[in-house]
Amino acid sequence: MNTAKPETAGIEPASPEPRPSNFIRDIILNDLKTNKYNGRVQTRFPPEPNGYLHIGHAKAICLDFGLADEFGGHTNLRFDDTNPEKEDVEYVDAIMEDVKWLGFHWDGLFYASDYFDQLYAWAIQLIKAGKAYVDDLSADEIRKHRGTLTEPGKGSPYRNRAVEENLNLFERMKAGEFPDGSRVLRAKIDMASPNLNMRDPVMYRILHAEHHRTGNKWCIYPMYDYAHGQSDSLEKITHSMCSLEFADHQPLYNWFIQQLGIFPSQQIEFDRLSLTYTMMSKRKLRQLVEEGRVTAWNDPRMPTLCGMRRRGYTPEAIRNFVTAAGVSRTNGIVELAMLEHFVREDLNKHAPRVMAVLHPVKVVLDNYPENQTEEMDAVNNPEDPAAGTRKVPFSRVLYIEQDDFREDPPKGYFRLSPGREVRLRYGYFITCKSVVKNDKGEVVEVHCTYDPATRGGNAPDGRKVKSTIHWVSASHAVDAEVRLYDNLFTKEDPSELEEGQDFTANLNPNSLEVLSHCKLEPSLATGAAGSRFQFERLGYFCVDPDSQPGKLVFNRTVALKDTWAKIEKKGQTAKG
RNA sequence: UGGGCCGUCGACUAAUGGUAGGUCAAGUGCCUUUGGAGCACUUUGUCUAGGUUCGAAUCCUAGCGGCCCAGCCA
Repeated sequence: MNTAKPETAGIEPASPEPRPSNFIRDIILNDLKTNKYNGRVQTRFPPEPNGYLHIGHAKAICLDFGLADEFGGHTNLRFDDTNPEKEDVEYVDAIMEDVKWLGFHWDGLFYASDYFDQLYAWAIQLIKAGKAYVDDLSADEIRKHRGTLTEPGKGSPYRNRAVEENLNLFERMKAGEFPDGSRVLRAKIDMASPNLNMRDPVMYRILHAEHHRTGNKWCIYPMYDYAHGQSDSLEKITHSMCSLEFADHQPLYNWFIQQLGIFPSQQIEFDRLSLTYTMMSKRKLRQLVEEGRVTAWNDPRMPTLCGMRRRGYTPEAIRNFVTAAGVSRTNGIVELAMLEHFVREDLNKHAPRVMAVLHPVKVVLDNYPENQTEEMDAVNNPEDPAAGTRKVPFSRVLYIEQDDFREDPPKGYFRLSPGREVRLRYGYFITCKSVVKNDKGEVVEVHCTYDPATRGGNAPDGRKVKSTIHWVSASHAVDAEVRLYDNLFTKEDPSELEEGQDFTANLNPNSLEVLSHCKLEPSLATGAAGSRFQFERLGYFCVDPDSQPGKLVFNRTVALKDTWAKIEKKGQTAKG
């Protein structure tokens, strides 16, 4: 990235830790060995600023920046801004923020629009060489002349215009003499090519649109194919990674570079990242936002980087996931469970533990003195001794999780039930003596006795207890709203549709569940937006930006693995 | 249907003509003041058919299956 590493620049990987081999690294290794680019590795990440970055882009980012970094190379951030009708500064700012958040730093910051003058000069050069011409055909006529997958195309009647006429017309296109769509500049290649991209592709179209960077300087804009390879070449990109659907464009990418005789960047295609229960199309994500199916681009259910950030995912987790998922040329779908694994793995190491009750039910310790409060010592993170301990207030009336009490416990259920003794984490052993129910027969209070000899959670007589449950002192608890998220889609592949349906039919109606009046230990009363915690036995949660002092809002990032839920589910399916 | 790309455990991915391995998931056990975490173990795979070779996931041929391309989008 920014700093060259002389001691590692060269063939040896910059990092000693083993990374999974992949075919792109092999190509780079080989290019280094043959000295194809004098030992240079220069990559670029080229987003179009027409939307927000998602986890699929994270894969490209990790590849572009990660591979260059590994070999002491450099990476540019280049905005592919050749279509002013769809692009906006709002997106360039968001993209830069997301790249930085993911943990990467670009060397050069460029825009394809920086090269508009050079691209124009090169177009003139191609016209003069008889390799490009102005076509007066309409878009519709061009499509008809292009032929089909099985039939060759036909040449435009304007294909053999004189160089002088082409020059004149192209200059007047630039000068704004013609309306949108009236003419284009085309490369003269081969109308019979089996690769449709080579059937005289359009290089420039007329677009009287204001560009977010060049303003009204231009009314003709280069197409992707005419801009991308030359942009790479100008930046001396050695390895230009892009997704598989551009493989058919590679002959054209190379054609422009060869005709112009400029630095030969090489394009390498890899497979996009797909995730189960997730939709990665920018167009469809935009639709979800615009139709209000989610609250915004950064809705925590979105696969966008800003959504995942708000959800509490860490950059480290995303990077580890992307690396583990690997890169190849096959079209596969990675299981969401794998992403969640890496999120848990990172949060387990770093998130402070805390106690919170999401579905509270009252526990009254009948033999505990009224108005007494004790401060119990609690470990902040068993994975990290340096995280220290904290004090948690304990008193006669507590909240525990509804799930942690069963009046009629099923087989294998170890938690509280009438007559049973359990441990309150960092508290005391308690034994359930009776319950109080409301008119509807629901348990509203569980009455227990505590054993004063078990303070802190250990019995001096050595007796064991099958279960430890979490709790919050009722009089000390702070209230919070907690937002639980589930998959945005109900199908592994959301594009799998019945007749006449559109993808929104696969939206999960229960992807968001909002809980109010959850009870949190008081240490949570203050916490900056983005702060991440493990709510013991429940999952990882973070403070949402909507949170305010006195009006706390938490997001569930991901639940903890729940062995009991699995056992219980298996029992149910076994029954019927 | 022309062209391009691709087929390895349930998922993802290694093995670069020489022991089919790793991660996730699933399962079993151990451990545990989180039914968390951790640890140990286990199950499951080279699309098919031919060929080359002492030896093929790998090379060749033919099938079969999947993805991409007919924007003045990227």
